[in-house]
Amino acid sequence: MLTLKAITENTEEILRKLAVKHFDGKEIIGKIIDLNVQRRTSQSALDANLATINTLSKSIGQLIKEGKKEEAEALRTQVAETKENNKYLEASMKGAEEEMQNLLVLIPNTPHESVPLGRHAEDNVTERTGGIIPALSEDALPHWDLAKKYDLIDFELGVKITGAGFPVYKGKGARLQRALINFFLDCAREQGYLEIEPPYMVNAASGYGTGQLPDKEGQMYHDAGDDYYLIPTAEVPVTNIYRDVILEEKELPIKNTAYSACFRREAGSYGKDVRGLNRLHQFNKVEIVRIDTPEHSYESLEEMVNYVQSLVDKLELPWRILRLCGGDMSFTSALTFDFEVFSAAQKRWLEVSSVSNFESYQANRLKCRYRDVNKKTQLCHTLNGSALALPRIVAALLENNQTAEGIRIPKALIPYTGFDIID
RNA sequence: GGAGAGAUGCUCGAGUGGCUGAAGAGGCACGCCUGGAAAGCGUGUAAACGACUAAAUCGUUUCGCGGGUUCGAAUCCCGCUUUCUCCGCCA
Repeated sequence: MLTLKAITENTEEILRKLAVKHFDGKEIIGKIIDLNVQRRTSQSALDANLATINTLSKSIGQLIKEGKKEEAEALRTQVAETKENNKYLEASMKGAEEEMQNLLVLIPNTPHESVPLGRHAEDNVTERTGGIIPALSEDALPHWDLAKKYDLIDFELGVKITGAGFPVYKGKGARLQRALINFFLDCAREQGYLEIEPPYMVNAASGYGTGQLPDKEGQMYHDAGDDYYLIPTAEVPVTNIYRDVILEEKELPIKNTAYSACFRREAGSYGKDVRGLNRLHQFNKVEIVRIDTPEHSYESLEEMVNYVQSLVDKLELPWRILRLCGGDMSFTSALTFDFEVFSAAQKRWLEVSSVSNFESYQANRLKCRYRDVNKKTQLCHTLNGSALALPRIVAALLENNQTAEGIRIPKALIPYTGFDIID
């Protein structure tokens, strides 16, 4: 969430920036500012009362020691009176605080200056493109047919075991998953990312930390028995490593990578767009996470984008990078680049990665701070990106590389798969 | 799952109702000493919120978390979380 300081000190600027995300914050920010005043006045009064009580209490102890019982008794009543008033002040302070907090989480992050104006996906700006879109024959098959033909992925079997959106990978299909995961992790490690294997379930505090809760509750699977959530991405457990942590500036930037299975309910999405591997309830993904100083975070973002580009290049897939417009960006992001690869049989672009700088928005909720050279604690900037999500990569690989002899495996991947063709 | 014992600052560790935001030790930082280092000496070493902004200063809160008792709680009581030991179960 945004910091109170920013909201109260740069109100106009914040409002202007929020408008780029088509968010009208005037009313809500007005309320927050009012509540903040209420909170502060209540606290000042309460603090003064508590200070009085503390002093009186010390005197009482002293008087009792000296045997002055009546005087002590008098002070005791005085304390009791002061405390009556405290109940009200405390309620006012806590009430304002809580209400303010509830409003604060409703405000999205402010977009970076470079975010293009626009409402929809069509308004996103293509940064650059690469790779070659293959010319497939007329009878080229979409990946769900290829998966069946070579017995790589069984969607119906997943339905039997669990439900729609939980595919079963088999044979070379399963090995391809394992190969891609290892390939992505190795590449990340070579770039200096520390490999993490996180829990796949998180508690509510972690969900709040990265912003899945309270608003996106319905998108996560929830175990009511223990009140745990299945992670929608490794970003959640990995970023929460740094919740309530004060780092030293020399530790930054922190670079972590993690593979995890990801679970998403995505209720109510059916039809052609979600066919096959296009959208799943469970899928594999390797994530990269960075924690950085505000001064360096955009440099980090660029580095991450270049890194993800190197991955799709190695996989020999046609790609494009989009700079998301204000209307298409996520709630928490300040600047996002989406990677799409072209799936040549479906003849459509598929999103395979989203690389974002959240600036201090997540860090403020997480209380992830660092001590700068002047020993002042400041909020870190957090960034993350998929590197990469597997299903749509697999869709594009299968479709784009289909030949009469079988499906060709890109060179960089062969050491990981142990085979160079699926036939 | 059952029984017992713990949880104190960066770390270890003292502390059973007021003089304890917290002894002592270690670590770390800075300074002195040194040709340089070690040793030694000295100083410092939490966060959040508030008091007009920053610095300084002051106030409040925080000894796992949440409640309670009391004029006053690290210290007493209750609930929860978590760690260790033993038993049970188990990949």
